[in-house]
Amino acid sequence: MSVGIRHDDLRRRNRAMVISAVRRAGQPSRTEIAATTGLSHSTISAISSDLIREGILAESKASEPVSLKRGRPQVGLALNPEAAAVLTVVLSLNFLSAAIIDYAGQVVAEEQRRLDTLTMPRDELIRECMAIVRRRLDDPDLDVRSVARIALAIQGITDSPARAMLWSPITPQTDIAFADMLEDEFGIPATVENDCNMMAVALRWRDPDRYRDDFIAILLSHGIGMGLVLKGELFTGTHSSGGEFGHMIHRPGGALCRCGRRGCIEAYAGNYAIWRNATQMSEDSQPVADVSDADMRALAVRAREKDGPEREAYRKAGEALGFGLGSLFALIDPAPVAMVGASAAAFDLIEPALRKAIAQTAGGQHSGSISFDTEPNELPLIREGCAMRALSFVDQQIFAPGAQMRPGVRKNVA
Amino acid sequence: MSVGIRHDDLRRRNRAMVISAVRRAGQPSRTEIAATTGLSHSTISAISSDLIREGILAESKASEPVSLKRGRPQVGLALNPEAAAVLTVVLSLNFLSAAIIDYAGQVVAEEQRRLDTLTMPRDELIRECMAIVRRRLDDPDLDVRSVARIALAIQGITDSPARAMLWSPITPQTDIAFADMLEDEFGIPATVENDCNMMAVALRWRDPDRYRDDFIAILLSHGIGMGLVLKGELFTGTHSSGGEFGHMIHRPGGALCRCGRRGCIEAYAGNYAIWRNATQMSEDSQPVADVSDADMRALAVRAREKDGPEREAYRKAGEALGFGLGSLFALIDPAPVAMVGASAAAFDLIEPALRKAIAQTAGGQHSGSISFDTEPNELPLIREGCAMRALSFVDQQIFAPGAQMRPGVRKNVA
DNA sequence: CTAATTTTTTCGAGCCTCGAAAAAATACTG
DNA sequence: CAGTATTTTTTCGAGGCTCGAAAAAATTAG
Repeated sequence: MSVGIRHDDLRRRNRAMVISAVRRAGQPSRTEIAATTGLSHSTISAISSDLIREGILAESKASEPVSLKRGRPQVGLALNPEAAAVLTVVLSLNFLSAAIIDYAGQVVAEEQRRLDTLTMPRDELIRECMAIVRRRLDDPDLDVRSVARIALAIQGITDSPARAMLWSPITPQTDIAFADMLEDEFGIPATVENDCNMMAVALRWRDPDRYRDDFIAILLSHGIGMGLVLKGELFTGTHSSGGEFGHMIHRPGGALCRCGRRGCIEAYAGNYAIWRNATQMSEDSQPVADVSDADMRALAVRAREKDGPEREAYRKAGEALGFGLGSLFALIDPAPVAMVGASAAAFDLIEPALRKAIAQTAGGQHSGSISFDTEPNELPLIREGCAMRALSFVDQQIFAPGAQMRPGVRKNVA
Repeated sequence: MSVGIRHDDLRRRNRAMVISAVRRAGQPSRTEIAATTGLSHSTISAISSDLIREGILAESKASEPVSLKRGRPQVGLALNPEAAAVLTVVLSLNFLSAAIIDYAGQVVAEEQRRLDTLTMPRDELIRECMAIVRRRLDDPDLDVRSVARIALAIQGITDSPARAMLWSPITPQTDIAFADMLEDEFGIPATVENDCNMMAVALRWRDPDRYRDDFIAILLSHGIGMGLVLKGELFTGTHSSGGEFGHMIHRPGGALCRCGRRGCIEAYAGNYAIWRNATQMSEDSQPVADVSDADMRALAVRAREKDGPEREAYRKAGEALGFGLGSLFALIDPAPVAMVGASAAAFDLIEPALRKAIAQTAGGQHSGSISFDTEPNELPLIREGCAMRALSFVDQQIFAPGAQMRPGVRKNVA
């Protein structure tokens, strides 16, 4: 059963709508907001004057781009940077970073740190994360009270309510309830997000024309990850962050994967798999723990130079990715794809076999029209995604509070 | 941009909520509706008295199950069967059926017909569909004006707005815009639905406890189809009905599929594939056009009797389905599965290999807890799903009309 | 400086939902 | 069998929200 709409929900939802319109459009005038939301001018006027009085929005007098039209000039509304702040934490292989972002989305402060996540004991890993958050919050320039949300992104599987890391390739530890820990320690609401999901979120903010309602972000790295947006919403599994594209089965009983199973896409397309094939090791051999970006770049150079095991390794990676995408397209129909991560720089080596494989699948009818974009640097993307996710939470849950959905809200399938 | 909520949407949505509560619960009292929707008694009272005055609901005096409690007895609200009617059409291999369903969901009239869909020319196929609809609408007992919606379900791929059949295994014809044709011919709004999606819809109405927010319905028939419900909503592709589980790739370059490609799950688990393997034909040989249910039953009997090619064929089917489900579970997390269709009766032969395969995949961690249900008869399920889908449309769009969503409504991904 | 134009605010009307109280309908009680 | 308790349903006034129309504000064109 869907829950009925109470009268007080109305204002709450329309407030959220106005905030979100401002966040998306930058500096829209009240008139523009009325147009995009479909609400009347009077309503927008009332809501925005509330929001300005509360210090959430501000009239932007700064940049007046002299409206060439005659008539009263539109006055842009902008997010007030001081209305709140959020903190993002990105935890990836041997690397931890944190940043404070103001309400308008600008990075205020940042810190990066190398650490040996693979060997680090559980307590120390947690302690490092807590410590970097504490250092950012202790920044004397920062009004701690304004930090309204923490978003921690991590490679690996998180649970569906975004409370905990369930499993991660960057550490042998499992089931770390980061969200609870952060909330207990700092009293600030927190979520734990999957890195690839955050990449997808960021891509949508960066290029809403290309990445609109349906698209796929694939992380080509030591492992293979995916962030999936369908019908304008981030797709997650029913229990976990889901979208474990890298562990769809490419060849039943095939190459040994880092996850211990056989034949996963990752066991052909992850850096370790490309490395394993390029060095002509057996597909049954244990994946190496890490391949440096420099080694992978050297591999790509050799693969471009001459036909040999290196080129063949990339071909196999492309084939695995292609058949995987083909299966995915069978389920969700073809959609734009972004290839993210260091190995996206070698996408020229991967693409031919990938396209050839897709052409042999149900998605193949449109294989020509499927477009791939590459973005070698995943970390900024992940941080941006975290920031937008945390800010959207503030927009909707803190600055437009009220009747929250109860548990057990069900939709009507028919 | 999501669109703002207008004041008049409020009543519309809450009306829809009340109708849907009655449809789901059968004969709920006003008090029960207030509880499930979270709306106040006064609001429910006002809305339901409107609905009764408009002839959409009726107070059910018939079955008074003498409320053992003291106090004023609850009076149940029920859908008024005469408020409207819908027409369902199910087109499957060599078979066409149509039914009139009253607003309360009861079948009023029904007609079934055999026809040779595989060889029938395009015009004749369309003519047959139109004719069966016309005959049902011409029924003198029926008030034609009350037929508010037509839902046509067909095996194969339909487009995402449910207007046309794009491709179907039951006919060589493609791209038939049934919805437009029906609307032009009869002036009644119509949709074209994928058969497996309707199965999923029906399962949810039949057993909402088991098939609640996330589940999978798989049709084991000549081909392999899937209906998928995720987060309480029917999952469709971005352009088509999507969910082409049968054409996910099981073995790259493997057995020849009916679709002309190689290695699809269907090329191992469809009836024709089981038949091909059981009769020890090459995996490269052309799929047969049809295998009778009797032949398949005989095959299952032989497979149960002794180990041999028949049993091996079922084992291969189970393996393909298992690896496919494993890949699917990697994307969406494990969920309850319903196996529907004639071959579901042979699920005992399929299950062992299927479970063994799932155990080798990412979903395998929970392979023991994944439960399978079987339902050998798909046709009633498809018709029920069509009926519920059409009725829900009437509930929401006709009896709770008003500000419809505009195109271009976007949600906030972050 | 005045008129035209466009944006934004103000104000009253019309709905909608809600809570409280009243009305209705039954079971219990002596 | 009448009166009381109990539960459901309706009624009614209050408070809020959005809307349209009109007014106010701010600018350009002439």
